[in-house]
Parts: sequence; structure tokens; C-alpha cells
Amino acid sequence: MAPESGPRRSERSRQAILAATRELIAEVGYGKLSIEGIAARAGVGKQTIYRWWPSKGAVVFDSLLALSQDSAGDIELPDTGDIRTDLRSVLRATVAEFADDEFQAPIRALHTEIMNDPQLATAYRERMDTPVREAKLRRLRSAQRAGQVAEDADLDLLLDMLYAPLTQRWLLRSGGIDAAFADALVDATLRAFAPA
Amino acid sequence: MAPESGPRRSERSRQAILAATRELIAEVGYGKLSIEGIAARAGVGKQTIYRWWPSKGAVVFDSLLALSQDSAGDIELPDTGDIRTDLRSVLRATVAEFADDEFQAPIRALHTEIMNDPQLATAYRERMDTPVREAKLRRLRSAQRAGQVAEDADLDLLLDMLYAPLTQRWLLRSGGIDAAFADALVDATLRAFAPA
Amino acid sequence: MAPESGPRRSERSRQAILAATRELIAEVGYGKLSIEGIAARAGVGKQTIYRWWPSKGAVVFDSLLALSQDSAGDIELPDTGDIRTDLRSVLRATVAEFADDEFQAPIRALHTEIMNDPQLATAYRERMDTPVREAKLRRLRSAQRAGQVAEDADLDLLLDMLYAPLTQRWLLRSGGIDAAFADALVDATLRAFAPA
Amino acid sequence: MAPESGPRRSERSRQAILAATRELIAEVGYGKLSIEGIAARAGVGKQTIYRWWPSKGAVVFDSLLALSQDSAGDIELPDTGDIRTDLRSVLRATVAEFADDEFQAPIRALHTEIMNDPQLATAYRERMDTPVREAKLRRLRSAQRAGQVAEDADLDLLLDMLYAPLTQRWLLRSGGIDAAFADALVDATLRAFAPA
DNA sequence: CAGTAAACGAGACGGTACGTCGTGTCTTATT
DNA sequence: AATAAGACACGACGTACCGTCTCGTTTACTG
Repeated sequence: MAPESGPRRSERSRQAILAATRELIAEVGYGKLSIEGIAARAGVGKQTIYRWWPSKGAVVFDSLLALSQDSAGDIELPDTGDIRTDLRSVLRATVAEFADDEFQAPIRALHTEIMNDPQLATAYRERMDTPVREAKLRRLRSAQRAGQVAEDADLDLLLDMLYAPLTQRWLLRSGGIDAAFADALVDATLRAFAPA
Repeated sequence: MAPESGPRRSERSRQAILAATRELIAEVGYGKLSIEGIAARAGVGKQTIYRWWPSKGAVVFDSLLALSQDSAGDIELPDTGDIRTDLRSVLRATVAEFADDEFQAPIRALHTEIMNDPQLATAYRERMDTPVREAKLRRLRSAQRAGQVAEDADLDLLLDMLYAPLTQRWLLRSGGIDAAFADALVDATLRAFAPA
Repeated sequence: MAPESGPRRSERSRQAILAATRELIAEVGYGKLSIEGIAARAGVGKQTIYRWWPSKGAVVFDSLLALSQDSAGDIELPDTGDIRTDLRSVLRATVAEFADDEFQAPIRALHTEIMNDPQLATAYRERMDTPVREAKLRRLRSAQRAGQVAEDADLDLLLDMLYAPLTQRWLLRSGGIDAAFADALVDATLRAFAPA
Repeated sequence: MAPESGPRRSERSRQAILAATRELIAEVGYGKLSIEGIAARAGVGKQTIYRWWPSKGAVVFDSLLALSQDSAGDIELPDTGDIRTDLRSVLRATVAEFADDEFQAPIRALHTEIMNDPQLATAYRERMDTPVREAKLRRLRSAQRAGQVAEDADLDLLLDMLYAPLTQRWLLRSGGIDAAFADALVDATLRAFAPA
């Protein structure tokens, strides 16, 4: 209805900025990432970045969001009928991701920002974490229906106990993570929330 | 016998730097903490900081290490004979700490540094984490002997499942943390590692 | 026609920098003149100085150039018809200038820079020295036409013999300079280049 | 007579400092000469320099004084009986010295110091300039006796008119200096102070 | 199909902090 | 006592980015 003569934002510039950000995180690391550097690499004026993003963290966030949304759409966990098997394979996949340096750097960067910016933390939760978490919850509820997980289990707690040890060891480098660790994690968690 | 004419470091300056660092983290926040600011506050030349610490993170680390070592000596967890009771009280204390802004800021700062500096992560593990972790392990082993925890339990995994969800929710602000959460965490963990 | 979108330099900052430089040379002396000090006094970022001047000496040079160009335009020596009278009055004026501390400090500073920076020496010659020297040469040629100076006299040499002893005594403080010295210098020089 | 138990100054260190100073002026230039550098090169504590010299300029001065005193002893100008011939050869020698980069750098350094330090200027005059100037005056007085220079000539003025143009052109790079210039300078000066 | 207003690239600006160098003073251990 | 060594407080260096601010120059919609 409204003519919508709002900000004529350049999609070209937007993409260039997000791409440049991703490249620079990979090349020089998050610590040496600068707005100035992003603008130069993207062939864009600094103002164009400041106009559309409130902080460096927000740019980093969007640049990774763009990535993750390519593979988004409809996330669904595998469902072989056996929750243990499925969780093991999912956790093993996560372990593999964390071992891949290509993945490490940007996600670590993102976490640094999130830790120190509550607003960003909310955005992260809503736009990146929740979709995946919903899928996990769906699979767990299916397991409950199949009698593989206690009916009254607190699934949020279950997910945290399942994933937090993994994420923490990776984030703080406080311990090795491998397939065996993933398996042990799954087993212990399922024991904790086994049906009565 | 040995003349020991090593580096004639000024203890006075060292203490002033560590104190200034702690004060500034509390006052202006970690993000606005600068070497320049620390030096000025401590009444010290910048070079004196650069001479003895390799990075800002290392100064932050040492400044908190000094704190934690005051209260160190011989850490011991309570032992009422009931592991559930003891873990609940310990976790509830941690929850309280995380709610206290005085504690929050510096520890969050430290974690930011650790995440992006593997060397610092090692130092953290060895000098700050391990002593506490050892005490926790001692209490758990006592629980094993009392038949309250499975004999073959992987205690490292147990500790991670017990603490990581808490730390993670706090660090990433990904969920509320309160006494009830602490209790639920203890209960689930003990279920996972209950004796056969 | 030409769009001329050259360097959008701030004239305001330029003037503030040159003024601050002049003030500081007078106040704290050349030895304690610092870029940092100039920037602070001028209310300007250091980078703005580094962006437009290659060295401290160049700033000093420009700051004095600005001064001398106020009084420039068309310099002309007095011409009473008697070269001896005119040169005496001009040299006596120079002697007076050298005695004035207001003039001393900046010019001494300038000479220090010139001595150690050939590029600056060239700039000095072209933009500050030459105009004055040309005026002197004009007066001398007029004296030649009047038969008061030898027709084949090397006027450059004449000027050097006239001025160098004065400048040198002042610069190196190697001897007193007063009106009598100026007069003796004029007389000896005119003797050396008298018509046959 | 006195037991002379005064400061036991290390001649070894003194020589090492003066030598290091000379070497560094030649290697890195006067502008980048530092007390720190001299001490390091000489294998000497900084304090040893500060103890015995009041300023960097004084060290530079002494380091060159040591050089010039090697060739000192009893300076005497040539005396062929013809003052024009003798002055020409002396001035040509000076021209040659100024063209030699080995000589240039340290003398230029010395002059920079002298210009900005009146005390040093005095020391220079008394200990380095006067001996040479006396020799020049002796030769000129001999020329007066030989009727080649006016009896009432102001020999100090004569020397300044003879040397200042040369020194000035070299110091400020304000003009070329060569043998022809030296000769013209001698001729003009002798004309100015020719016997009546 | 111009006219115009915004978003754009470029980059200068006032600042803050960086990490380094040199100053002149000092402290310690050696000679 | 003077020395070599070097830590210290301090001040300045020259650089990197910050976030804001003009500059012309597209660009895409209105009128």
C-alpha cells in the first residue's frame, strides 16, 4: 500500500560486505578483523557498513547467518527409530565440524561476539540456534513417544547436558573431543533421562 | 650459593599493574580495558607491562590468578556423606557467583581471552582450573567409595556434564540459571552415573 | 570542466597546525617541539599532520613560510642612489633582526632542519631565499648601471661575501655582530667589487 | 704531589665511547645517533656516559676533538711568499674536504650541535677553531709585513669574508663549491684588503 | 523522461590506543 | 668508587582503526 520509497539499499554492496567479512575472518583471523579492512576488501565506503549494521559483531553475525541459511530451509535430524544411534551420528558430525579449521575460526569469532553482546546473543538464539534446537527437540519427542526417553524428561536440560560439554571443551580447549567422547556423552545422557 | 642476579623485577610495579587491571575491568569493562589505561592507573611505564607480559590477556589472567590464589591454599568440597546434598550446595554457590556482577565481568573477560589464545587456555587450565577440579574429583571418588556413584564412572565426563551446561548458559546467556536448574543438573547427572 | 575532486584538505586544520607550530617554537623552543604537541595545541589528530607533511622540519618550514609570505608580495630594497648607504641600512636591519629573540628562535630552528635535510634546503632556497635574493640582485645591477659596482662583478659571490659572514657569526655564535660590523662588511665588499 | 685518589675514570671506556660515537655517526647518521646506541656499541653502561658528559652534543664534540687533535700539534699554513697562492691552496683543500662524505657527516653533526648549544659553541671555538684560526692569522700578518695585505686590515673580518661564504654554501647547500669558487673568493678578498 | 533525493565510493577528520624507542635516573652486583 | 647491565617512569614516535563527517557520483523512483 505504502509506496515504500524507503532506503534503497544496495544488495550488491551488502553481499560484498558479507563475503569480505567471511574471507577476512578466514585469512587474518577474528582478532585482526576491522571495519576498515572489510570496507576496503568489499570495495565499499565505511559509511555503508555503519549505515546498516550497529557493530562489528553484527556484521560477523550476518555474514555467518547468510552461510547457515543456505543449508537451512527444513532441518531435520535422522530418525532410524533408535535414538541412541541417531544422537551418536549427530554428535559425531558436530565433533567433525569442530575439528575442521574452516569451520572453527568463524564460529569461534561468532561466539566471542555473542559472549560480550547480549543483544547479539538474542539474535543468535532466535535466528541460528532455535531452528536447529527445534529439530533436535522434535527428534527427542519422537523418542519419548517410542519409549526411549522418559515421558517427563526436561528436554531442554537434556539437550544442554548433551551438547554443552562438547561445545565447552572445544571453545575453551579444555579437553580432547573425538567420536568416543561423543558416544560416551550420548550414553550418559540417555541413562540420565531413561524411562523409569 | 647461586648469586641469582636474574631479572631485577619490581614487585611494587607488578602489584600495582595487577591491581589496576582488576579495578579497570570492574570500572570500565573488559572491552575498554587498555594497556595504556592500566599503565596510567598503576603509575607505571607502558614498557614495564610489555616487558613482563606478552599480551593484554596475560595481564588479565595474572590479575585474576592473584585473586584466586589468595583464597586458594587447600580447596576442599563439603562432605556431608551425601553426594547429592554436597553437589547441590556447590552448584548453587556457582549459580550465585554468576549472578553477582562483581564476579561476572572479570571471569567473562578471562574466558574471552582464553577462547582466542590457546597458550592462555593452557595456563588457565593448569593454574586455575586444575586445583578446583582436583578437589571435585576427590569428593566424587569419596562418593564412589560410599557407593553413591558407579565405580566405573568416567569422572571427567561426569564433571563436564555437571558444569558445562551451567557455564554455557551463563557464558552465552542461552538460558536462565537458578537454584532449581542447579538441582535438576545434579539429579540428572547422578542418575547418569548411578551405581548399577 | 575538470571535476577536480582532489584531496579535500581542511584549510582550517592547516592553519591551526601552522599557528600552533609557530607558537610552540616560541614557547618551548625548537628542541622540545613535538608532532604530538603541535597536534594537541592545534586540536587536530596526529594523522592529519602526517598525512600532509613528510617530516617535522617540513611543518616548521611551512609555518615560517606562511609568515614570510604575509610580508612578501613584492620585496624591494631601498634605492637612494648610493649603494653603500642602501646596503648599510639593509645589513643593519638584518643585524637588528638577529638580535631579536622573537626572530632568532624560529629561524635558527629552520636552519637546523635545512642543514640536515637537502630536500628542505631546496624548498627553502626556492620559496624563501630566492625572492629576497632577487631583490638584492636587482639593487646591485642598478648599482652597476650607476657605476658603483664593477660591471663584470660576480654578484652571487658578492652577495655571499656580504651576507655569509653575518649569518655565520650569528648561527655559530662565533663573533659579535653590530652596526659597525655591518658597515665594515659593506665597505670591504664594495672595495672588493669596486669598478676598475 | 697530591695522592690524586679522585675519580678513577676508565680510559678504556672513554676511548670505546668516543670511537663508537664516530662509527655510529658515519653508519647511521647524526639524526639517529643515540646515547643508548653508543653505550651498546661501546660495551659500556649508559650511566658511564651520563657521568662524564653533560649532553649528547658534548660526546659528539669530544669524539671529533680526539680526531682533530691527532693531526694537531703545531698547525702551520704554507708560506711560499705569495699570499694569493697560499690562500688558494688552503681553500681548495677545504673545498676538497667538504666534498668528502667521510668528513661531511661528522662535521655537519658537530655544527648542528653547536648551533643549538652556546656552551658547546664556546668549547668549539676555544679548542678546535682557535688553533687553526691563529695559524691563519699568522700567515696573514706575514703577508701584511710583505706588503701583500693592507697594514690596517681587520684580519678577523678578512677571515670571515674568506671562509664564511664557503662554509655557508656547504652547510646550507645553497650553492656549488669548487676550486674556481675558492679562487674567486681568494681574489675578491685580497682585493678588498689590498694595500692602499 | 527529466528531476531529485537517497545511498553510494572515497577518504579526510578528531581521537584513542597500539607497540617501540630513547631519555635520564635508579639499583644491583662486579671489579 | 667506578663500572656493565639493565629495570624503571616518562614522553614521543609513526601506524592502525575508530566512528563521524563531507564530498562528488550513481541509481531508481517519482512527478
